[in-house]
Formats: sequence, C-alpha cells, structure tokens
Amino acid sequence: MTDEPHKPAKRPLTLRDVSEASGVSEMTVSRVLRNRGDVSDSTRARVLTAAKELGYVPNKIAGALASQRVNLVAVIIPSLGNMVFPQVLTAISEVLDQTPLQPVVGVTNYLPEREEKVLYEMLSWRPSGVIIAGLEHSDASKAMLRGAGIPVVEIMDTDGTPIDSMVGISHRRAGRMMAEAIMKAGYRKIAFLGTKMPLDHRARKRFEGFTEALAKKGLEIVDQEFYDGGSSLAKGREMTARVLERSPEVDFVYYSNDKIGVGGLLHCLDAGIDVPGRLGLAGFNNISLLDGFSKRLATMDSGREEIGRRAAEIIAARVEAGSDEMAGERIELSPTISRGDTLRARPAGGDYPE
Amino acid sequence: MTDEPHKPAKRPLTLRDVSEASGVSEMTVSRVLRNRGDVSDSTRARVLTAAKELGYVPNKIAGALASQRVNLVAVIIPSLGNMVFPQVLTAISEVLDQTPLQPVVGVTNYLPEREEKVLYEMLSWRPSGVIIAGLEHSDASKAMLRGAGIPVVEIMDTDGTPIDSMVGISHRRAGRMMAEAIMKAGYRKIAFLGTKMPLDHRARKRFEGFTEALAKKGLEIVDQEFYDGGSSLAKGREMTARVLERSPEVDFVYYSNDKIGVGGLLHCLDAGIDVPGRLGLAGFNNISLLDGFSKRLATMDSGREEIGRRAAEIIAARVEAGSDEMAGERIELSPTISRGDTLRARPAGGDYPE
DNA sequence: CTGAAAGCGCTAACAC
DNA sequence: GTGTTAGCGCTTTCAG
Repeated sequence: MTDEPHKPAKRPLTLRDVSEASGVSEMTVSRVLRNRGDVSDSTRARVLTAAKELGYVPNKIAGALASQRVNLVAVIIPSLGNMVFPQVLTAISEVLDQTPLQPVVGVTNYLPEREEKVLYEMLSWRPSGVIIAGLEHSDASKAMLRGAGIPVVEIMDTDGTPIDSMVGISHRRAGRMMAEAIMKAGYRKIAFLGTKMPLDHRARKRFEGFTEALAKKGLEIVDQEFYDGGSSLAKGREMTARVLERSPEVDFVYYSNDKIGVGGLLHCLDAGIDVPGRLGLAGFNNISLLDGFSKRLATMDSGREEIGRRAAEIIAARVEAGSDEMAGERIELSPTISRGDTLRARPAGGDYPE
Repeated sequence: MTDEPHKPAKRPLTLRDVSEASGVSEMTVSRVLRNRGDVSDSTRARVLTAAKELGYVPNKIAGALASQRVNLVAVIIPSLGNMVFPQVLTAISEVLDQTPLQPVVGVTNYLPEREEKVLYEMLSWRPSGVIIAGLEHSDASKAMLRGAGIPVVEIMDTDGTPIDSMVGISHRRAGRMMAEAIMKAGYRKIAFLGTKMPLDHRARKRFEGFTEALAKKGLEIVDQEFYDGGSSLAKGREMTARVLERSPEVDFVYYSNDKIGVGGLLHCLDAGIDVPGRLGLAGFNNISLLDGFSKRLATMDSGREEIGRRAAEIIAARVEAGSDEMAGERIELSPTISRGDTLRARPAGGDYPE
C-alpha cells in the first residue's frame, strides 16, 4: 500500500476501492463492514485494514436503496426553544441508542403548513417510523402518515383520535385537575394567562378543561390575557402586572406554561405581593427552570420523559418485530400536580361546597 | 381513476406508478415533480393530478444516488439542553430555508467518541456540507472531515486551526476581556465557578484567558470550584454559598455560564448581599433567561445568531457555486460585554495602576 | 466461506 | 416537449 500523504479526496471512496486495495471481492468487503455472514478472520482483518487505511465511509444512500431499509426515525416537534421538546428528544435518543435506529429531527414552529412540508421531506427519505407531536394535522399530512406504511406514534396529547399509536396525557384533564386543585385550596377569583392558542392545541385543551371544571362549580374566569410569540419571563411579568391592576380582586393566576408563570412570580416577589396567601400561581410543564428559586411555582408534570421513552419503544418494537402487534397502541399517562410554594390551602379554603 | 377508499399502502409508490396512472413516461413525471426542463402545461397537470391522487412521495434515496447530490447539511453540536445551540440552529435554518439545503442535527453530548460516531453516521449520508461546533476533534474525526471533500465550517471558537473554514469568537479573548472589565471596575478578590472543563474546550479557554489577564496585573483567582453535569440555578446557588463561606473576602464571582450565574445571583438576593457593591457577578452567553429579572446579570454575548448565519452562508455559497472561493474563510467575531446590574465601577475602583 | 449477477428507484445524457 | 438507455453504490440472492 502506498504511503503518500492523504490526498484531498475528490471522488468519494467506494466499496470497489476497498475491494481493490484488499484484493477481496466487493461482496465480501460489504459483509465484513456490516458484520454479516461468516468471513474468515484473515480476510476480515485485511478488509478492515484496507478500509481504515483509505478512510472509507460507506455510502448509506446506496445501501438503503439496495436493502430497502433505512434505520431512521423521523421525530417531528413544534419547537426547540421550549425545553420540553429537547427533553422528549433526549428520552427518545436514549431508547433508540440501544437499537440500530436513529432519530432525525424536524421542527414545525407550530405551523401546519410547515409541518406538512417537513413531514413530506422526511418521508421522502423513507424512515422506518415517525414520532410526531400532537394529534392535529392537515388532511394532507394525515394522508401522508397513513400512506407511508410505517409505524406512527403521535405524542404529548391524547385528546383525539390517533392515526396509529399515541402516547401522552389528556390536556383537558390536566386543565380540569388544576382547576379542581385551585378551587379546593379556596381560591375563587381566577385569571388565566397564556399564548394565543389557535395553533397550540394542547394549551387550548388545557384552557378548555380548566374553564369547564370551573363552570361545573359555577365559577368563571375573572380575567384573561393572551400573548403572541415565544414565552419569556418578561412577558409573564408584564401581563401579570396588568391583570392585577385591571382586576385587583384576582386571587389566583393560572399560566399556560412555567416560563411566564415564573415571570409572574417574579413580579409578585418584587411587588411584595403575598404568595400564596393573597395570590396563588400555577404554571404547566414542570420545567426545571425553577429548581433554584426560593419559591417554587406550582406546576404539573406532563411526563415528557416517559412519553419520549414509550414512543421510542413502540417504534423500536414494531420495526424490529416487523409485526403490527403494537399497532394502534394508546397510552394515556397521568399528569401529576406539584403544589410548590404558590398553591396552598387558604385558611378559609378546602371547604368547597359539593 | 378508481374511487376506492385509500388502501393501507403496503408497497410504497414509485415513479412508475405515477407514470402508469398518468400515461406519461417516468422521465417526464420526474421532470414535472422536480420542475426541471420544459413540460407542456397539459402533461404537467395530468402528472400533478395523478401524483396527488395517489399520494406519491418521491424517494430521495434513489434520487440522491442517481444524481449524486444530497441537499443536506450536517450540523453537529454538543447539546440541545444549553439554549445556545438551538439558537445557533435557528439561525442556520433561517439561512438554509432560502436554499434547497436542509440542516440535519447530530448531538455529541461533549463526548469525542460520540462526535466521531455521529460524524461517521452523518457523512455516510453524503451531505453537501458540515457545520460542527468547536475546533477540537479526534484524529479520526479530523481525517473524516478532511476526506469528505465537502465544505466544513467549524463554529463557536476561533482559538485554533480549522480544518477548512471557521466562524466564532476567541474564548481566550472573551475571558481576558471580562477579567479586564472586572479589574477596571475595581474588584480584586476574584473567584471562578464553572464546569469541569476537560471536555468543554471553550469554557476552558475562557478560564485560561481570564486567569492570564489577571496574572498580567499581578492577580490570582482567590477561590474556584468546578461541577459535573448540566448547569442549573440550584448548582450556581449552592456553589456560590460555599465559596462565599469559605472565602469571605471574595468580591467578584465569574461564572462559566449564565445559568449558574443567575443561580448565584439568586443566592445573593436571598442572602441580602449587596450586588454589585459588596459582590460583583458575571456569566457568559447572554442567555435570555435573564430578561425578566429585577437584576440583570453581567454577561457576554458570543454572537451565536451571527455565527449560525455566517456559517450557513458559507456553506450555501460554496455548495451553490461549486467553487472553493470561500474555502478556508476564517471569521472572528467580537464578543460584547453587557454589564447588566452586577458589574459596576466601585467607588474606589477604576483606578487600576498601570 | 466467497463470488457473480441482478436490481433497488431514480436522474443524466442523449435521442427523437 | 418527450422518451430511451445506462448506471449511481450498494445488497440480495443464488451458485460454488
């Protein structure tokens, strides 16, 4: 073998190059590189040496085309800015790391058209499965998912009918649970602060469940405000200040996520408002943003770690088995409330008339 | 055309199916679907109808193999948990959205072996370019990058020699700048809190630049502490408390990132420590974590938005032109300090003896 | 244990 | 404008 310095490598190397360099047929080289079939130790060694020497990187495109197998799982999520999704992703990766499968991420920014485009692009690579956030998709997206002939797991939400499998929580139930906990603690003048919800279906469902549970006890939202764009502490702060000024009777604020919730909490601390005595607060998602604060915001854990894990397990099992045994699996997890320091039974509370 | 309900679709559709359904040759169907070459409006329409009717999704694997072109850009970053990287990613996506290129993300968790594996996997899909964080890679990784014969942009850091192009800031300089600003403000008993740095080269370089600048003025770090694993407010809190107890003379703490820096700030606020009078604080990265706080932490912007944008532009230009005109481009951006509310000239300060 | 032939689904290049 | 032919780099299948 030559000892010349490695050249710029204009044409990428092929199996053939390794075959020639090692004096072994392409087929056998391929076997060695994939650990398939029996190959004598001596030829194996020769091939491996040659491949490393040359710096050969197999061409998966050709491999996938020939074998009709692509070990990719499309994971389609709305955003990377909301830490919830990186966390789900991490859980997915941990499971898939034990398998030959690999996640490939697509981001939709909560836009259905964008989701459609991302999905189309990903499906055109013929992945082995799809994990996609939410149950709401355009008709075209649904058609693509159904037509792809691969396992599809819709995650995060269970309020609706999945295309195939689903793993998540009921956000309606989550909203109801929080409303009940708040009322039970004795709060009565409740406000809501959240994103504009036409596209964030899960936030909308929580809101619906929340108001529904209030209505059942004869209560209504006292005040509410919605914002555009991403969440930030600053927004939570400002909106909270405005609501409290506009509706001083408010004794609880329910936020659609922890980030603006913590912003609200900061406002209260600065303004010297007694939390949770004069005012209670709660968010959603149990984002670890909180864990260094003197006061922990009441929130709800959506089980995103488990969601990611179980979704990946379903895909892995179905791809591996080739069987459709787990097809149509529907897993609803239970969200759990953590009261933190901002949702406590009030002296007069806990005695809600049934 | 049949009006039967869409069947489960066992075998994915191929160009041939569309060809038969529309009565147009495969080649022409291909032209229509890619908007290449001239096709009469009537055949175009027939093809488009048939394709949509069937729900055909092109097979990019076959397309890529045939055309020897893959419009993917591998983006390799250490983590998604540190918001800096999603932000870089967003900037990259925005630029690539204007082109036929698409980013594909790989995460290394700061582990060189993992980087090597991720890189290998991504390169085996023959992407059109690579954007990778950092200048430190294993020999094997460097060999792969050099051998791939595609544009490579190393981002975030400029303290070292790139394989091809680089876009970033000098973290050594960033550390020096912060040290100088701190000394100039009149602080003298300076402590450092950060991650264990064997694998986080950029944090290490900042630390080195920092101590070097102190040394130039005859100062040394008074105390320091390092932590394992991810950053959190809680860690920043605890470590700060420990340092202040152990070394009560400390008048400034420099953190390796904003998250633990804010944790430290929270500790100070709770403990009633006068910031920045009695104690100054500074972090790194200008993470928007801060923008709702009553006190803003002093920090430094690493220009990650611009880094992502320029890196993507280099790749896009080189892929489009096919030329190597921008090969070897080296762009060093200037970090900017923002003093926030935790780094202010002290009454006795500003008079450092030259 | 190893090799030869065929072909995965698409597109480049060239006819017509 | 449209069709035909060859082949991308690999794996499947079958023969030895």
